[in-house]
Amino acid sequence: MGRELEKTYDPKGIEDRLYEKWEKNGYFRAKPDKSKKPFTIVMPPPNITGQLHMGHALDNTMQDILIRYKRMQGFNALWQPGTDHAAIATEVRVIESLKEQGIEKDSLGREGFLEKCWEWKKEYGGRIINQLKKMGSSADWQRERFTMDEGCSDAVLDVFIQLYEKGLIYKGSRIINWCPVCETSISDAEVEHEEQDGFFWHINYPVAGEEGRFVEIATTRPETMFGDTAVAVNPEDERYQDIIGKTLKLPFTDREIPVIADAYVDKEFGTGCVKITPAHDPNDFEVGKRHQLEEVVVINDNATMNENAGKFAGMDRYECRKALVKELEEQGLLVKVEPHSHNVGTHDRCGTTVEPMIKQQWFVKMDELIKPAIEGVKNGEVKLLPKRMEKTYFNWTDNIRDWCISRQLWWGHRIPAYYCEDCGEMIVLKTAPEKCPKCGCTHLKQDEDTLDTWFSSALWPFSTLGWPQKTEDLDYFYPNDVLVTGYDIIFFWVIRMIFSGYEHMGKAPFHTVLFHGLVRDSQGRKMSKSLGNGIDPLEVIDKYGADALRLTLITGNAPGNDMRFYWERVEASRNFANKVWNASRFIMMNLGEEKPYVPNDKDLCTEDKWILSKVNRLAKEMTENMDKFELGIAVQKVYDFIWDEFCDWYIEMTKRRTYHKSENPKSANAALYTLWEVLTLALKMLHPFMPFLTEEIYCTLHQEEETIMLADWPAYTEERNFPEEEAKVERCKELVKNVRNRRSEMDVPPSRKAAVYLVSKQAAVCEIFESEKDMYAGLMGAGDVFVQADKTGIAKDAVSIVIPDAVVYIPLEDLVDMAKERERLEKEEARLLKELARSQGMLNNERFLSKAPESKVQEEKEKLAKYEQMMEQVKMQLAGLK
RNA sequence: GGGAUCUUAGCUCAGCUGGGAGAGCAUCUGCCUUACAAGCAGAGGGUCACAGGUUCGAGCCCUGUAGGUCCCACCA
Repeated sequence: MGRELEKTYDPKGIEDRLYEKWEKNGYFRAKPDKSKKPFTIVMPPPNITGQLHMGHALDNTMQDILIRYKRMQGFNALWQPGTDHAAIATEVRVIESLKEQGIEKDSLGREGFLEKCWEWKKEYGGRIINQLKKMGSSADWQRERFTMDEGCSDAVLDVFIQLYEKGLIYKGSRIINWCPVCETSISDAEVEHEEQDGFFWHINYPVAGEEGRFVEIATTRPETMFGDTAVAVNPEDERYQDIIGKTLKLPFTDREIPVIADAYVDKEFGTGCVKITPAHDPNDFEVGKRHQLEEVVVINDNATMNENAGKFAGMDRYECRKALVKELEEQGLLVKVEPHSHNVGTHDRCGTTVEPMIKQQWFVKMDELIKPAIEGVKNGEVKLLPKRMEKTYFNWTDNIRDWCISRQLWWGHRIPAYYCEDCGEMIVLKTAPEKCPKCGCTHLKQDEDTLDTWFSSALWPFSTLGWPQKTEDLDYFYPNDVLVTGYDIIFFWVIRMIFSGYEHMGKAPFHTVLFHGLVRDSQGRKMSKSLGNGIDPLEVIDKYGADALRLTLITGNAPGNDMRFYWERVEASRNFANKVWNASRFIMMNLGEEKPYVPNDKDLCTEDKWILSKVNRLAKEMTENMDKFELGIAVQKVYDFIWDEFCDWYIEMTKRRTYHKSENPKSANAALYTLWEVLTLALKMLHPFMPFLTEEIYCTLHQEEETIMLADWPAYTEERNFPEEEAKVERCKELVKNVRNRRSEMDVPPSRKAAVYLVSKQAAVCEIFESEKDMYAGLMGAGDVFVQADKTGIAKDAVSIVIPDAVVYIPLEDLVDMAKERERLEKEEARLLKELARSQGMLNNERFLSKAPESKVQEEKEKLAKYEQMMEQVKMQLAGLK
């Protein structure tokens, strides 16, 4: 098989074929090996209900880039994948699908329902994994885990027991956030606050025993009044001193409630009188505790009113509100209604307004657990990138509250607590006890609740490696190195992993957290199902290939910043893929079936050394930026190198040599060798970003190689640093650009190969231009090139261009407009004048001379000399025109 | 209410520790030059939001102002 490539790069077919090869050959596998250093990333487990979206695409691309990079550097790179059971999302999904079949969840019973969940998981849980593979993700799929698999579940139980025994998990009756649609408690982190327009209802509560006297309270949730057990005023409020201690008649009930004084009340806000509903408001709950108030629950789990609401019982909370307000109005107790916008807590999964409720729930005591997690970030054991994320982190940790971990769901890890139905004893044990240790009976019942999904994901960095077993994997791959995730789950997940790592492993789970932002639509809006503005990564892959998508997501993006998605950008990425493809195709066409041999140093041309020097420095800069996690900068560098330096300059420079191989076989070989070598290095550096494209080309170019994935990452070497050759080529590039520019401005047709005369008094400069003719002459579109020390033989009205250390003349008599020439020279003169003024200004400034670093001063002096010399030339040219 | 962040070319964004403003796309002008028209060559376009300050020197550091975005927060 020869080295042939199609005319355009078509990722279809290639990607699937290569991915299959990689997986089959086990390139993604990572096993403990003491002779190699590990590098570990644990994949944020996507929900089994999930479908690949741009967020996953970005997240996984970044991880894959880091993993591939480290793997090439010789690390034993483990990318640990898996999926999350996503309690609420899955339960809701399964309930829905059951409903479609006319089945109610409850009719199945707990066991039956769980069976359905597992079936669902079996059918759909792997979907997103297959989609991640389409991205080119090189995770070790054979290690795929699931938060509810045996090992992870074991870890969850172990942690629960450990924390319970240390007194860090407790069961308590507290006010929690209740979602009436999902009918479960949720943690504070799962509540989203949104500003909503509502009303402020002012209601009169009659003072008991004082006919005609009222206390006016203001509330946004009148329906909770059935749960009022007091009205509070500020103890300093003069207006209400005389009623503190009196009782009020609670409308619609026969209850009387006291007026209490509590500093929590703001005198300035509302009427200064607050109804206190301890069972349905977190603040009131606290007030209630301080004043030993009764807690009257008035709302059911499904947000209907309970029997305490009297005749409103059975109504939905909002229906009740409406009806209640109407009746208050009829009874003359409604003083006024004011529009009022306020913050309402909603459930982040379903958007339902949460209802604060008092419930028996399980909590994790946070104040002690969080300490090492705070310390670890403070002292740099865990770095958050970008650093500003630390503020967000500390904002949460400093105000940490106990974590409500119990959920009234069936799908999840069931809480390992058992209750004796005879004596009421609670036993917390990993496996169900046979009999009650207190009374000896066997009537034991397990707690009905399951754990918050994040309880298991918090353990992900070590549960996936086998903990609580002492495994070789755990010993070798823990702690992980980097965590890559969106800043939106810093509270849910990142913090909880960090304190769990410290608590259970004694070490932070990773040393670096690399945050990325959101992928937004072209108008900057969040991509969402409801807006219908989401772009399916699979569609992008289908149209442009995974590499184009990956490049698009990484280019021009700094850590932690949001980005916008444009199809045009994908197109640009696809174009780059095609560029690389065609450059490679060209090189292979020139190589034929042969492999170039390593040339002698003397056979290498200036431009060969120049590009070798450039690619050598690229390796250094790429490595530096990869190590700083500046993936956007890194990829920009390899992109620019390949397109600008390599394709637009170097390949063009070599054409003369490779087309006429027989003229100078050694030089031709040197060019081919350099092309081959530089392309190889560039492909390696591009590989983490565009794995498919680079693999396909690499394996065609190097038929003896199996894969680029395990090739060595290029390293900087002093042997390939050629500053002199670089300077020479840069000088020639300047020359070429000037000539091209001039010809273009004068509309010289490309077909016209005018001669070019280079005049310089400096022998060294002449020497360069003379010896490098072959390199640059073709690029200028010029005919013969003459290098000389004076103007001998140059037509008087030739066009001139002043460049540093030389003047270029092009005889284009028929096209020359003398007036325009003068204008051009005057413009150049003006430009130089400005440059001279700037440069002289700086060098005349003594403070600059004394305070600026020596190198800067020297640099400026050189510039000045250059401009002075050029100015002189321009003046001479002008004089010649007159 | 607290905090973060952004404001750079027509659009979307880079610009690392302060030392002469960049890319992609779009626009304009030439080119089917034997790898690539998904391309090549060239061009135009920016008081780096505003006002102060520090500095020999500020897009970059400090303070303030205006506008946008986001996060957190128990004012009923």
